[in-house]
Amino acid sequence: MLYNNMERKVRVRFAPSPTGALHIGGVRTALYNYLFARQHGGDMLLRIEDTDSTRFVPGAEEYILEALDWLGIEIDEGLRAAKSQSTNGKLQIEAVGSHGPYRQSERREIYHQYVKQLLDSGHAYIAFDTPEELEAKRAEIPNFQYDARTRMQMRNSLTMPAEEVQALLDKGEKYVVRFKVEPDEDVHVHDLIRGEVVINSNILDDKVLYKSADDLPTYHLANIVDDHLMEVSHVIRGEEWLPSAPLHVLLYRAFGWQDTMPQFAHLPLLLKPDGNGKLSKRDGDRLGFPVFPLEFHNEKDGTVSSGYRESGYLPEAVINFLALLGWHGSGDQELYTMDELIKEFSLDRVSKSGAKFDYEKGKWFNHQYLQLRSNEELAEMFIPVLEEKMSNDKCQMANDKTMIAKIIGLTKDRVNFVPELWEQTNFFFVAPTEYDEKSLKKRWKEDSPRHMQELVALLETVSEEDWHKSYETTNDDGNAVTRWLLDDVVMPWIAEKEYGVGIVMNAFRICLVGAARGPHIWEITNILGKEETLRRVRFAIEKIG
RNA sequence: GGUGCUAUCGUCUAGUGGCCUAGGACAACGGCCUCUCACGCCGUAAACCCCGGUUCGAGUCCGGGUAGCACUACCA
Repeated sequence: MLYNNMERKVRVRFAPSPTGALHIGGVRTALYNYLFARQHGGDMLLRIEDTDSTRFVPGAEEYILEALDWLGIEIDEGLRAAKSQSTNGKLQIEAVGSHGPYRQSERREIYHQYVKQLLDSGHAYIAFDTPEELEAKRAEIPNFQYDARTRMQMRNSLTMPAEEVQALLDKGEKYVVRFKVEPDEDVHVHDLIRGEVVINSNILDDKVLYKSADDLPTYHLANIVDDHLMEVSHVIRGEEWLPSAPLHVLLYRAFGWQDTMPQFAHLPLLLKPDGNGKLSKRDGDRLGFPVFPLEFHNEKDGTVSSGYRESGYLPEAVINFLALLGWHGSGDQELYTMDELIKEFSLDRVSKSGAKFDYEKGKWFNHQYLQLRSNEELAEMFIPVLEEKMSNDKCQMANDKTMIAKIIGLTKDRVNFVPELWEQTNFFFVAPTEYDEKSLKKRWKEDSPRHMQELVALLETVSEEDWHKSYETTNDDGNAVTRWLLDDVVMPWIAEKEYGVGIVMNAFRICLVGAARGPHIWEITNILGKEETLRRVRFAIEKIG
């Protein structure tokens, strides 16, 4: 193993295939690549691996780029979301860099020459076995593998006379090019996360490198050729690739590129939250959480997959959450900005074992980052939710962004997601007409209607101006607190009548909110205003009795 | 079946031979705060897969089991 990369510029790539929405595990792979690149002042490339023409899904490419863009994973070279988007709202893709094209389906000519090189050097051969023949062979021989032991029994250029091969080729017979794996060799792969991994070449099969049917290479060939041509220094990818890493090493060698072969790092997998196994789309549906960054409408199979963005997640929360699933800093820090991650990230602090997807912790991360956003920003995000909820029940307040921001300021600390704000704030926008059974039972006493009558009478004496007044004071512990003028009006009255603060205030709260919940009562009356507050109390007295 | 990878609280993890009567976070539970519900704060419970070996000393190193996962396509 040569340690040749110390002098080389760090260049990493994220190379998804456009077969659907980008899985959250793929997002994490992209993230780790990005963090590694940024930390080393290197380049982050994006290449589309669309060598399987049958699995292409329209829109997947745009989806991938939009998802990375949303998350703040920036692409230096290759395909990326263009900065200036067109007016029709559709994502514009731009290609940057001098190593293009960056879609494998557009690199056919390039692969031809390398397939030829392998054929000429005897590292590969042409095979005519049809899929049906191979299938029959597998049925016939258990554990059949196309390799040194079996290749001489198959229909290929190793077993057929050259003229016959040529004749078949001339006839336009479909064929594939297979890599000729030499048997009985221990292949060493140096993995940055796992150390030395040794696999004997006997268990490797003669992988298909190129198929004439669609004139495209397979992943294995395209990946090696592109990484070489694009001067990739480190291949950071999922653990599912570890078993084929020795094959890749053999390919680099067959091309004579072993001196510039990238270093490998195989990341642990993201597992299902319950049970075992790789996290899949089905787990998300089953357990009720997104497995994709963005919502995706699959044109091919008509399915719709929910996304983190649409579920109210903030990109910085998704990043932080994902970063810690399989990686941990040197201290106890859990909250990281992207810049901090770039500074702290290190491949040798990546875990070796798979990480169960802990959706509950994801919520907590979102809660943390939600608190950091300004009320105005959150209002911007909340307005669409509000509009949907209020579609046939318009309210003056719903159009007042300043007011919405203020309301959010009172309630954001109790939610994990922007859409949840509705459950916490709905009574500000829509007066209650129903009252929560449990709250009523516990907090609405026999005397409550009378208390409320008296309270209305008392509050009517407060001027519109005083209604909204508050001042700073200190509590018994000497801490600065905000006290509302209404406190000075209501509390002495309760004390004088010996009603009990809890009894009166909770009944009052039920009138305004419809249940025993919500922010401090004077914050509510301040927002509702004198007229609306009194209206609600009168209505409640009438309704509840 | 074969090959490889992995193995610390329910979950994410710290731990690189003595600082470990194993630390942090999420979740759970309890308390405080309080007009309510939350938030917040404080606290409780909770783990080194098993068996050997090396060593004065092992969660940490080695071997063997076991278990889980991944791969085993003309998919990536």
